Amino acid sequence: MVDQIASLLQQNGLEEALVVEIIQSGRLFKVKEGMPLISPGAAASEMPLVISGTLRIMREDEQGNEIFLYYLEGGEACAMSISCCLGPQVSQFKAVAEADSNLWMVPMVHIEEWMSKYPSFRKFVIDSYQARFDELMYTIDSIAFMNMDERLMKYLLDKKQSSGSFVINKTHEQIATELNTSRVVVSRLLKKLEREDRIELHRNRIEVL
DNA sequence: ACATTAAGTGATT
DNA sequence: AATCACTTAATGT
Repeated sequence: MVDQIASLLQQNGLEEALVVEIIQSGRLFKVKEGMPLISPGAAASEMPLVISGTLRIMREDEQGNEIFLYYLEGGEACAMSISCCLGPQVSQFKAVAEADSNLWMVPMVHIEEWMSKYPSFRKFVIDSYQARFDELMYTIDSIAFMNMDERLMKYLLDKKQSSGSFVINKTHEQIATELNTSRVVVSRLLKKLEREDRIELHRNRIEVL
């Protein structure tokens, strides 16, 4: 496990000394599929690094409406959580494990020190921020400019990509919640996609062709 | 066999 | 695209 983290961090261009520090100061945190990691309003004292699995990051309002923002996958850090430790802010996001995942939790207290001590860490954080930002822009585009059927297809393809599987085990209801629409609409559009032979529908299961 | 939950569909706004 | 009202299908007890 430690080897896995080390090689993952090195792939991201972090120098040896920093890799050692990250491994020494962090702890392993396993999350099961569907398990919530953080909700809006909660303060985080650790920065999660995704070793394996996938986290779904989204926005949620008081009524429980939510919109998907982006996925965090193996090797990626939640750079957004860094802004929490630099200011007195609490999380504006909700994170849920999309699949069983292994996370490496690093205490925020080290962040500032590392930022000045290791150029590679600063680069890592900025790059990670940039990547998240790009994904966010893409998601905003899809909400603003794409029709619901295109959004659905993007959703299905994203899922397929992040899980590495053609099979998506979700109900229409769950998908509707994630896209912030109604189940009926999702069912109709999925049916249309099925007629176009792009997917196959089953109970609690969708196959992307 | 019955109840529950998921999915499909026409009509209306 | 959302909502209602209803039907049909799948699954659990």
